[in-house]
Amino acid sequence: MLTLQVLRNDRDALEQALSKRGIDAAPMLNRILALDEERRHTQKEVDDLKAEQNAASREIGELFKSGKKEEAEARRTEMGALKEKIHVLDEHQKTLINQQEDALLELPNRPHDLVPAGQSDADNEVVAEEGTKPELGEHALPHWELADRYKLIDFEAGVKISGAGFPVYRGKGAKLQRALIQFFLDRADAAGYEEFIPPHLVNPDSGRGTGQLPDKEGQMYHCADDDLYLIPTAEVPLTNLYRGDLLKSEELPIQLCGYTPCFRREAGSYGKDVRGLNRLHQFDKVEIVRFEQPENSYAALEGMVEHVRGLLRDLELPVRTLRLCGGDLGFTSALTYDLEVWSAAQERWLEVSSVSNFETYQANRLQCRFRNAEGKPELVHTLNGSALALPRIVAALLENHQGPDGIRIPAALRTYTGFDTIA
RNA sequence: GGAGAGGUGGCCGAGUGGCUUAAGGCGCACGCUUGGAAAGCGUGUAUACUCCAAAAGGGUAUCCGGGGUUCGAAUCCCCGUCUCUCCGCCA
Repeated sequence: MLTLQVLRNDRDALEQALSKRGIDAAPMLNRILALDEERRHTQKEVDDLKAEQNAASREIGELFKSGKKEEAEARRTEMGALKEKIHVLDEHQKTLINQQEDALLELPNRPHDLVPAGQSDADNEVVAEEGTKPELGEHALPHWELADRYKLIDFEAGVKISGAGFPVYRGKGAKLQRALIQFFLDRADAAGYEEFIPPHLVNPDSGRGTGQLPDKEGQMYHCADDDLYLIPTAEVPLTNLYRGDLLKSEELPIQLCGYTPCFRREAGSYGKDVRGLNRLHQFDKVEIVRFEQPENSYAALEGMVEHVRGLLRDLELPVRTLRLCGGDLGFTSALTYDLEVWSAAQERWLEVSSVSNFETYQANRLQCRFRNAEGKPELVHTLNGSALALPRIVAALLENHQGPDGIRIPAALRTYTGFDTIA
């Protein structure tokens, strides 16, 4: 959620920046600012009346104490009208605050200057590409056929147990999952990210803290009896660890990582996008999260992207880095880099990581602040990135490293898998 | 799931309707003192919103959250929530 301060001080620049998302924010901005003005006016009024009430109550107390009963009673009966006025204005102010809050929640984050204008993923900017696409020849198989041939994943068993999008990993397929998780966690640890194992179900406050609620309510599984949400990413519990906190500046940066399964309803998805491992309701991911001083957050973002690229390099997968355009940028993000790996049999790029700087957008919802050099509380910047999401990595590993004698495990992963080929 | 006890500032803790502008202590910061330190003494020590061109300085709110009673609530009442203790169930 954007701060009111930004709206008040920087309205025109904000409108300009938001236009990169392809939205006309002017009506919303005007509405919020009008509500703000009315709210402040109402507050002044109600605060003055309350001051009057407080003073009068003190006087009445004094009168009772000094035995001037009649005078006190007289003052007391006068207070009724004042009370009623305060009550009415209080209610009005509450309504205004709620309307303002609701409107602010509908406003997405302000895109960074680097964000290119654009409508869809076709307008994303490729900022780097590395690695060579393998030549597989005639007999190359897509990962879902490889998974079946080598008995790595049983999609049909998953359908029986749960439904489409819930794969069952078995044998070397299961071991490969565990190896990748361990590999990613070790590398995050080496890069200074402290490991956490958070809850996989979170309350609505946490959903709101990172912005999943109310924006993406329909994408999360919800346990209605207990009002808990299955996490769509470890970002939610990890970032909420610091909800409501006032940090000391020397505590920053805070670097966290965690492995969790992720649950997504993916309502409305269909076709080749959901074939095999391309899109699932449950998948595994290691997430990295940072809390930063504002002046460091963009350097931190670059560092996170480099960290993820390093993982993909060691998995010997061709990778390209995209800077998302305004139309494709997530609601809460100011700048996002997507990392994609080449899926050699499907002959398409698959998104495996999304690394974002949210600036103060999440921190404002979370009320996560630090004491700046002047000793004043100031909102931190939050960042996170997948490092990494497993399913599409597995898809690319199987497809790109397939050969006549089976699937080759990249050297960096062999100590984790305990085997060097799947045959 | 049942019964009971609780939730007060960064921390501990007093506080049963106005004498609370939340006592007292600890911690922290600054000053005095000192050759230097400690001790001692003194001063200060929240957050949000808001008024004022700004600074200085005001106002309002906040004692887990929400609602209520009252001229006036940390204090009384109701609802919620969390923690602890006991019982039950249980990997």
